[in-house]
Amino acid sequence: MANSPSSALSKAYEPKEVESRIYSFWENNRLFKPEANLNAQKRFSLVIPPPNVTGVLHMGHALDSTIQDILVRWHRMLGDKTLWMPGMDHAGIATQNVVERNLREQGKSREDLGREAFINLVWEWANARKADIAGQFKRLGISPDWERQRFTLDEGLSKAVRHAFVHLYKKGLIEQGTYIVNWCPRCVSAISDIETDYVDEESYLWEISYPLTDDSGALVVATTRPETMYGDVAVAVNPEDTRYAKFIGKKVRLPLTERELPVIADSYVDMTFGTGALKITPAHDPNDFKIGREHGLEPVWILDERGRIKPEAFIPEEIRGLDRKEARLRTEALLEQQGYLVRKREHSHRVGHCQRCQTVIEPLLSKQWFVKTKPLADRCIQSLKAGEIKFIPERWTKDYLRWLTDIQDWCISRQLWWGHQIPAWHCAQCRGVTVELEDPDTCEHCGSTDIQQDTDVLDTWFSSGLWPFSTMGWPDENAEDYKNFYPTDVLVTGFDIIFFWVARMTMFGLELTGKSPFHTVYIHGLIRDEKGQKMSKSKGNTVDPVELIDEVGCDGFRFGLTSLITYGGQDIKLAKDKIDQGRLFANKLWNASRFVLMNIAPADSDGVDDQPIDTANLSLMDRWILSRYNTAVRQANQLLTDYKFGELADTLYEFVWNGFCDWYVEYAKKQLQEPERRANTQRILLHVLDGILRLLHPIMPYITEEIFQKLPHRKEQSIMIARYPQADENLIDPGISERVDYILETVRAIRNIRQQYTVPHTQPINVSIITTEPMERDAIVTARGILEHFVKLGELNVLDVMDVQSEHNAVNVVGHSRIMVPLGGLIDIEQELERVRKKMTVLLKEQEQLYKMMSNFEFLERAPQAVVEKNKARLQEVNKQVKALEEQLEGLAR
RNA sequence: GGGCGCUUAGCUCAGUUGGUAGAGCGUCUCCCUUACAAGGAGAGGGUCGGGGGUUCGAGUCCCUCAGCGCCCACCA
Repeated sequence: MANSPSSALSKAYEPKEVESRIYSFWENNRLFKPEANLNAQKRFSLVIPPPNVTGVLHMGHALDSTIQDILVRWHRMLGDKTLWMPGMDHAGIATQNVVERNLREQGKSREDLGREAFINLVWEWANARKADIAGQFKRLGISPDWERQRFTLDEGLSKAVRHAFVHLYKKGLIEQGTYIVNWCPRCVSAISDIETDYVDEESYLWEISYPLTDDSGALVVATTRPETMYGDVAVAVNPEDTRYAKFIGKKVRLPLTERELPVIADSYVDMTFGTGALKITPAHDPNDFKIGREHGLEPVWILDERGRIKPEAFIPEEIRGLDRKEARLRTEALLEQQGYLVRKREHSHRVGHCQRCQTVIEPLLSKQWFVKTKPLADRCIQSLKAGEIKFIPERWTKDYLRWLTDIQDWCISRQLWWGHQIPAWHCAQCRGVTVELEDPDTCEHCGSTDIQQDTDVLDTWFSSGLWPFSTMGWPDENAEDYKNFYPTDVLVTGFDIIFFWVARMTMFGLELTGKSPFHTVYIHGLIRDEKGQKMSKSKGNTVDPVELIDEVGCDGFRFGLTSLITYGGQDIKLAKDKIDQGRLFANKLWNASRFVLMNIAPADSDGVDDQPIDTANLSLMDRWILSRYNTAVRQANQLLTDYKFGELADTLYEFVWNGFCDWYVEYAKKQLQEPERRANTQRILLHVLDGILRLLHPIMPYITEEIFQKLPHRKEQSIMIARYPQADENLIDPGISERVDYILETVRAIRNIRQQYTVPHTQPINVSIITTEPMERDAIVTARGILEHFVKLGELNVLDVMDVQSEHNAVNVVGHSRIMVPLGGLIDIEQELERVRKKMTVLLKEQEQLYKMMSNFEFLERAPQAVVEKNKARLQEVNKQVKALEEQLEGLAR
């Protein structure tokens, strides 16, 4: 074969080679920048949910990013000035944990290094990770403006954090206070309520006897954590509880110690639970803390920050210094030995675990910084009710609202080193706190220079909460990006971080910028494995999207993934089938494009010209494909507007494969041979292919770019900045569709008979079509060429009525027509009887239903006219079909 | 204890103003026809979890039962 012209496509699509080449092309030409769209009127912006630097790319990111990329590429093609802001999150606890673990393997601790050296080490590690993660993201083919990439701990964002903290502090919305927090003894830090995962665990309920000091008996308390008893400061009973009324005001002795505790009354105590007597441990239990405070009881700390029993003198010597788990066992043993343990019974309850390291958390009374969330949340609720923010799917609104309504104060201090150090200075002289935008030298209360910055850092989510505007240059309200792109349009994320992140962003956004940071929150489902299990590293069922991409190509992967998305935001079971379907679709697109390019090749002396399609000279099939194409265009735009990505994939798949490839491309083979049709057919092929590439580009960026660049007459440098097709309504012609669809149905009916009777497809087949329907008669006459192209026809007769009754016909019905194929001796009477009877059964059932409907007065009365008409027409059709089959059966039976 | 989601063809799932069920894969039959065998053509396959209700009409709305899954909640 001669050398291929330069525009020809290679025999097979090579994803790997194309992907790396095209991505470089995009980056080198800076096409991800919003400035790539000059003269844009409208704008569109969104921020990527910043992945943790600790993470590796997983399927969730792939889904999340693909959805965003579809929106971004679509808007860019609509001509909007489009910004997708990328970046990553420093992930305080998670990152520190990883680096500390690495240190531990070398036998070192962070304390060995000291704060500064340790932080430097974490930076080093984080920077390496950032590069890795960006590299993985690029493999997804996504198009954020990498030149703008941000990090939650970079200079600009740190400035934003500082501003936010100072603002909230001065407004009284941040406070330092002593409260019970969830304490992780392994991370040695407080964590927030939502960072605590509760797990049902089988444990015990211990009943312990506390003797009254006046020897009048004993109170038996029930507890799930006997080791905390040393921190008891009282025993509480319900004031209504007649069993214990007489003990109120008396004292009990805390077993194993010499301490005496008051018996108090509090209605919080549930008389029906346990023994109805509750030990009060304010320093180590949230409810006890509240009760203790109300009764003016001083808390007693007995657990240290690593979850060990403190070496307090009143605690039995053998217990001191023990880990809480060990302490529980030894305490139980001691209680039993000394006769205080009344009963130990099985009891299952919920135990809090640290989300980052799964360690059992201890409620611990300590001094922490809090955001008073109530006023912030109220503002979010108002904003929601004012319609300033909308969730898709809508049902998540309820969760968001409920959480905001029942919101608890947010503990934002963490006893870590990696993160934004809290910008508060404590005075050693007057104990006052100084919080300013600039680092202070002196205490603002007493002027002392003996001040020290708080050693805690902020919860990671504090900085993530500022993300949509901190990345845009806030607090500088004149920053270009802030002016141009804030507020953003849409936020795309999973439901698991609605509370962690979405709500924090709206709280901060409304408070600090006065605006909701986005108007739409698109919540997608979780990606699960083939069995429907949540993917997790511990289960070992994670799928690496990059590996899948290596296997099937990025476009196939993205298309498959997109087709799995549902509007209801259902969790997605990762089906390899669907991913493969995407791969096959890419292949189909590639080959269809090859066909088109081969047949319009410039090397061909009469290759496609650059004239517009001659709409005055269109064949039926031309008009049909243009109608279908424009219908698909209309649907695609609508589906994108409605965030219906799965349907978008299905719609385009159907059009490209079953519309364009199966019928038009096949028919074009004929038209290309016809001198008077050739040029226009080439133009139409090119036009529709070009449109298909554009329509698919948001989902399949690489292959569409690769083919696009081979198209003749293209004006744009890249498909990325080519216009997304808009429907030409004039070319949508239902009448043409109806006629051609009828012909294609007829093609199928004839093929069906050919297959049934195994007539070789090389053998011409004679067909008689009996119909009185004008549209059908007309279609057969005018579209005879179509029929002939798709089935090897012999004689074709179009008749008003049956002229002969022949038992040697095979029959099928289409619309009002009966399609008869005389088969002479070939026909197997029994087989044909069987086949026709089967069709009859189905038809009769439908006929009965339709008759029922038509004889139902109320249906005719109340159903919409269009529905009545539609069914009426269908009944007529069915009647004709039934009649045709009846006659056929008679003929066969003769 | 509240709240939410799911139950549709052998498998995985679509199906939002209620109009009489679809796709992919798999299965069966035929075909290497010059874009594609990673393909083409044809076929079979479902009383839409059970029950009840509203309606001319329900996979779609309401109630109820069953199974599965998730989220939230301070009962020691």
